[in-house]
Amino acid sequence: MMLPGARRRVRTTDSKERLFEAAMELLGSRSPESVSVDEIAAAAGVSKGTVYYNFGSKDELVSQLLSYGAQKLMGELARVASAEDPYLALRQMLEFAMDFVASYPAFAHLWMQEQLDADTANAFAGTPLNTQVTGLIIEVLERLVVLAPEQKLSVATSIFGAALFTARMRASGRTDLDREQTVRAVLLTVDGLRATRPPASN
Amino acid sequence: MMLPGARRRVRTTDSKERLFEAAMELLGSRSPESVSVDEIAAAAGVSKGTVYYNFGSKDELVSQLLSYGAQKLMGELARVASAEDPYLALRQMLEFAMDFVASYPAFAHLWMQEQLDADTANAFAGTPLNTQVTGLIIEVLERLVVLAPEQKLSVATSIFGAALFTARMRASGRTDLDREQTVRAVLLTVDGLRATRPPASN
Amino acid sequence: MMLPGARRRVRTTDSKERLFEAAMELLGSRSPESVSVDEIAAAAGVSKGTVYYNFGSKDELVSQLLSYGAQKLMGELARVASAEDPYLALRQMLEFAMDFVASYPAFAHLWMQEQLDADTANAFAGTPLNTQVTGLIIEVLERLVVLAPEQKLSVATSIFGAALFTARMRASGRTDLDREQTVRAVLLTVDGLRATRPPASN
Amino acid sequence: MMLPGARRRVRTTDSKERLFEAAMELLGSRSPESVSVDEIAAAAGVSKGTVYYNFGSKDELVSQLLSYGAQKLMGELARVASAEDPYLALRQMLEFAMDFVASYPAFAHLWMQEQLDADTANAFAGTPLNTQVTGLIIEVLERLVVLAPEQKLSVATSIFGAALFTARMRASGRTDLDREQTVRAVLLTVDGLRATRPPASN
DNA sequence: TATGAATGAGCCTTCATTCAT
DNA sequence: TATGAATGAAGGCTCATTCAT
Repeated sequence: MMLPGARRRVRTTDSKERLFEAAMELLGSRSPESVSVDEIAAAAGVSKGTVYYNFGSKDELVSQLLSYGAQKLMGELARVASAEDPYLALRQMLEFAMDFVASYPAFAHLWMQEQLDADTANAFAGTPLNTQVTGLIIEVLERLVVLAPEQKLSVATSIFGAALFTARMRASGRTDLDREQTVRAVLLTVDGLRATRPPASN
Repeated sequence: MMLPGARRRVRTTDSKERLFEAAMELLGSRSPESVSVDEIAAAAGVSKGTVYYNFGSKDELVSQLLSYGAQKLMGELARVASAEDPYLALRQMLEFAMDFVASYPAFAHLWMQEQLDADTANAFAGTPLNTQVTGLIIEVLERLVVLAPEQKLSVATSIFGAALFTARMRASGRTDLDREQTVRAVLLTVDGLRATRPPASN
Repeated sequence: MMLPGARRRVRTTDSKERLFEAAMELLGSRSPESVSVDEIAAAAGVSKGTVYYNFGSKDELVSQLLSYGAQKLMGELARVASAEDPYLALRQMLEFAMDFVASYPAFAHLWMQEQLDADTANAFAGTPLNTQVTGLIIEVLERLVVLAPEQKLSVATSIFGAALFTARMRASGRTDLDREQTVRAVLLTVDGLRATRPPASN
Repeated sequence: MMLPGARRRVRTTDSKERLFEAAMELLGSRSPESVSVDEIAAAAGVSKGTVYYNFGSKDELVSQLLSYGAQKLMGELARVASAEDPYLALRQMLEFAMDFVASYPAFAHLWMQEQLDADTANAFAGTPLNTQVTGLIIEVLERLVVLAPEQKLSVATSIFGAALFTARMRASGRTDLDREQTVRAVLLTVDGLRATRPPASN
């Protein structure tokens, strides 16, 4: 973010960034509603007013966090999805998802909530992450097997749900699910597909 | 729920029931935190004090709702799981889950949250629903294929996640996923299992 | 408000009433914005929450105070205005206004502000007090002299302004204006009218 | 305010002037409390810090605005008051007052508030405008009629009140009061004086 | 069994002010 | 001379909970 050698405006601990990180940390295990602005500010080592100076509102902070994560996830997911072999692509997408959720539990947390609260959904402008991801999954699946149009969405959603849920489960630390084992489990859906559908003509 | 003229014996704890239903309705689309006791009481047509008289606290009300639903779900799930044919059993379990979530969105809502908030989890004493369900799934799966011990949990969790997520998705009304299509999609995991594992010796 | 002999629900110090009075007292010398809800509650000897329990919002409390005073003022003003002799009626209206403002400085305070803030104006639903009072003044004036239609409003507004301002001035205690002297001063406008307009044909 | 090309010497304290104007604009329709420093700075196109650099505090800015306006008003009022004919002098004072308030609603706004808030009053050091104006009015009135000492202040205050109130009323745009009509209405007080008092011996 | 007035802790937000640059 | 990031006090409001009746 800074050219090497550029002298940082001394003492600019970059409150915005610290708030972002503090929020990420806190939202990893608790819902936005249950985390107060005071808490976030304290965790970031800045005053409460600074949150408002930098983000305008609590919702905006959360929203920016969400978008930031969504972009990061989708970027890498899309990159990985382009792998030659569609099955490999899916596996790598899942692996990345598992790692991503493990590194940033806050995002999975936020996304699951996005699914829950009707209103929160709108907070995230543009296409919901949900739709973006399932769209991507569908693309890859189509390179693997022939799918009836009406099946596409349900299959993709099922995969997405399984991945999000297991990843979150792992990240919560309450269950010890092995990474590879989990990826393989989710991939079973794809195995089922290959076993019951004709391969993509391509 | 009661035939006209069926005059309830003592007209007792009618309030409790009404509160239960009101809460169920409200929690179908909103998080517990965002639903106030006032609101629940108002929706039930009783005073706020009555909530405390009957349940002691808001958390307790929600908790009881949760247990009630969990019991109802597990009861039927276990019944269906005992079907002779394990594949059929799974299919029926999924069908029932879909319908259950559609009928009582509040439960799915609450369960997903149970997964999310670290604290909320403890609210529900005893074995978390999560564990109960995956246990049941594992039992059935074992009647179908041979599973390595370390795979059991991840596969069952994957199925549970896919089911919960797609069911909730359907219930939210934001996507139109066909019931059968969805069940079949989740069953793909099982298909994958059958295609890649030896059948249960039994 | 209570039948004689009716036993008051002991200890019902009637928070609402006390809040009303406390607010009235505080608003006598300070603007609504500068008086905090905490302060009002403390002055009334109740908790802050009680303000919201009883009024819903600070604005609503002020608004109700306003309406209450407006009604009280208009009621008496209208009664006095009906005196046979229009000049006497005006004198008595002014005397009453002086006394009213002296007793309840908060109202004059609030009304002057009503004139000031564009938005606050709407807070008071229905015809603004301003209009009601000038309307009443016009009625009486017409029984005294013949007035060109286009003069009516300006004359009445002028009288209203003079009365409100002098009354408020007196009530503020910063100037010592004698009651009778002040009434007479405002009445000069009417004297001027009588000296320059034909008497009402009636 | 400056001819194009008139290039200001040092381009100095241009900020101060712009802040002054921005504040004047904003305070024309809203109370000082409801106008934030941010808003004023933004309207002036300078940073918030500049307000503090130039004025030290928000109150000081408002206070200076007040004094500036008071001086401007009093200067012209005093000039006009010296007209040979006292009645004409009063008429012209009123006409000027109407125009002044129409041009700079902020001042009338501020002055009315000065009357209201006990604390704000002190903000304006020196003789309150109120006193200055009534003093001037009294001087002129004394050249017109013989006035008992105890009447002077109430009559002058009444005229001031009527003028300030009607002027403000007009400026608010909520009522359409004709300028001449309004001046005449306020002058009625003087007419009443002439009709009931002996002319000044002078 | 039920009520509803009252409470107080806690929340989000605004804003005048400071200060290093 | 000017900036703007940061602050912290204060404000309005919500809400789970208590309690006298």
